[in-house]
Amino acid sequence: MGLSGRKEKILQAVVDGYINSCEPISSAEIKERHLPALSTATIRNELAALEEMGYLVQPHTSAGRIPTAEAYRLYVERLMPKRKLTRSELKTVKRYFNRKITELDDILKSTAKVISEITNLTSVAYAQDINDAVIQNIKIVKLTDTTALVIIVTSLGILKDATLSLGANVDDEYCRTTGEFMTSVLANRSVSEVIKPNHFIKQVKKEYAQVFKTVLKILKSYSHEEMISDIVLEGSAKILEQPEYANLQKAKAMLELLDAKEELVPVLKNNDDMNLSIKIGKDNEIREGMPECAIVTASYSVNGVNIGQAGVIGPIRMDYPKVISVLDYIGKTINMLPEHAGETYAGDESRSEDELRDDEE
Amino acid sequence: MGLSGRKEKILQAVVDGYINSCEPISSAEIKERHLPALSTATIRNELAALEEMGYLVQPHTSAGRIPTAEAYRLYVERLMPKRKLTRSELKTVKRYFNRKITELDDILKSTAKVISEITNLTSVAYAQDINDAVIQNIKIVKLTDTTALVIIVTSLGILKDATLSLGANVDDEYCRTTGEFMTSVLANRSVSEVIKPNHFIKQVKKEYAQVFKTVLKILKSYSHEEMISDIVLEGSAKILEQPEYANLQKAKAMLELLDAKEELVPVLKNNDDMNLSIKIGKDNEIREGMPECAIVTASYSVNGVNIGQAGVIGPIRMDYPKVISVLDYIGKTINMLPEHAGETYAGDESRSEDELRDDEE
DNA sequence: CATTAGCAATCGACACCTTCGAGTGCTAAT
DNA sequence: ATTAGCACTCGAAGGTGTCGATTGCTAATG
Repeated sequence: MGLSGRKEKILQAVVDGYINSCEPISSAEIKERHLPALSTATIRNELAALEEMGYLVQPHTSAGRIPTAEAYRLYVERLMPKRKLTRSELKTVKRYFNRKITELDDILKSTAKVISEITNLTSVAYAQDINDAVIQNIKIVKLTDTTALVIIVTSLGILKDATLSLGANVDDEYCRTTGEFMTSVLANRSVSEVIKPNHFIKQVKKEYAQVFKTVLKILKSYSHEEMISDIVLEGSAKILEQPEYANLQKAKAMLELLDAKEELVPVLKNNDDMNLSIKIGKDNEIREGMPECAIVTASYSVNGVNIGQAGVIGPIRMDYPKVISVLDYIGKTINMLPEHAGETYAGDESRSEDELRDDEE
Repeated sequence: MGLSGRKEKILQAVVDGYINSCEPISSAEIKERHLPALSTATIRNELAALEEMGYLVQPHTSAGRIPTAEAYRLYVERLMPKRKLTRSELKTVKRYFNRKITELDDILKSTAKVISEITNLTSVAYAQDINDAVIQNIKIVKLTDTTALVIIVTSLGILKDATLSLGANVDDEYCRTTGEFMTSVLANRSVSEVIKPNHFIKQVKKEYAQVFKTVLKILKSYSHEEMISDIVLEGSAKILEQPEYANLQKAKAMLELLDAKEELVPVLKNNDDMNLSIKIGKDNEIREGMPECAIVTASYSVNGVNIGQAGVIGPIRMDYPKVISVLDYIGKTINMLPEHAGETYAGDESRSEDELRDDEE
């Protein structure tokens, strides 16, 4: 059932006002700032109707109205005004991304930092799950007498090296051929495909079986483990600036959640194909006794490859127009980054391309 | 000037009591629990004397005494009772370190987690500065047509790979010989020695000069940059459990400090050679307006190599005996870890040693 | 001369009360 | 349908009074 134009206007006024002040909005306030033509009594009647419909509540009889989670949902969907970033906000974003960005990790950190700085909220960023990555190349490098390094190049960048022990009778040559063999079998397949049990095991000569198993184990550990290190939080302290967490109990509950970042993964995750995800209130009941919150995240990609999600976590009463415009602009900025991060060591400024070329002077 | 035995006893009673209750200690309390032979009036006289000497203060006239920072310093130095870990605390430590520990990072995380869990304080761990590491081996591996990976093995473990771009006319062989050459020049030297400007530049054939410069740049970036990722904080939310930060203002100041972990580095750092460092009150005035706090850290090493520091950050009123015994025991535990972390991928349980050996069935 | 009992003085915590004003819902008039 | 008017509700803020914990001081004591 739709709302009359006037009801919409009034509801928007309440949400807007409450986002700004975090205080119940009275009929007089709405009259002054939005609808001077109407009397407060009329507005009160409409407010009562909106309350009846479940969009507003009163903290107590003699107070103004505050929006329900339902009202916020409607707000972000239809009522919300559009907003552009101010010049100084744009400048802030540029400042962060003009720095040398060398690895995927750096993008995560910069993104989280800039989001937190502009929105004044706690921000969270996390790297795309490795499952969707496509294996491109596998190398095994002998490092010391007893250890070797496994390097797995994927479409999402280099898989963090994992080292393994080795027996005495292994030489560089063996490592090289083993790597080549592994590449020939696994290249151009996704991680999720490769780690299916017993999928490839028949094709593998006995000679390579052991190391093959180890590499699969490594891949599995990367795809299954909660990859804590790939979740970046910034500005946890900012949660305390929000009046809704002024209560120590609630503040603590939120901070404990942020401490246990892994628990955020499921919430961030089920957003894979959506560009923008807004979860309000009970959508994110991550743990018991948790105070209400809202989580807004966006998907980011470079060169068409999805690299992860980033967004904010804060009170339901957050400045959605601002948050959304920030996330949107950052998405565009990341997309324009000069090179795929995670593959290039940028040296300082210039001619890193030449650095390994034979010097022909 | 020394304290009489009785004054010492009373001061210890105040500090002990205040650590437990976070409430001013009255003369009656001391009489009951520690000195039933004396009257409260006598104890009051002694308390007044201790206050005169700067060890105690009264929040208001009709309240008990609380210790000053000076009193805590004396306490940890001379008065503090020794304490051993309880069985369940020992169990907790073992539980954490029995898990698979694969990399230096994992040690940091486990250490921080277990410290925080047992002490109920915010804990911090950070990896030893790379400057003291000794270079052992350098490998360059071509990954894709245009990128290569630089791997630097040091005494502190593998330096996180850094990638570089390369020109078209570079092949595997060139990478291999370059790596061998770099190793021959740089092996057995410390990072801090190697990155001194122009130290090696004469020895390097023109042929290798470019890549040489790049590798040095990588090393420099690891030694100079604030290595944020190598500071691990656990249990930030626990700071709120401490009554001294019940005030939102103070809580926020502390959390902001924890958010900006880099700023902790200097405080953690100037502790290099001491095994245990206890900094109370104004010792850690890291930033302005910061509420008072205490930082207790210990140095940790594996196989005689110093790998970093770990400890707790909390209110001046913290349970020093407990914290110190925890840090001490963890130091012993880490030292007994089966293998140098950061060099071994532990696979699952057993015969990882065999995994790269030729299968001779 | 150190120690102690006794007592008045101090001061925060807490509970209770009053006042004030913001804001509503309802009713009757337009 | 809208509005003016009014009684009503309720939290916030501030004031008051009581209670109890604890001290410092003084004078007595061994």
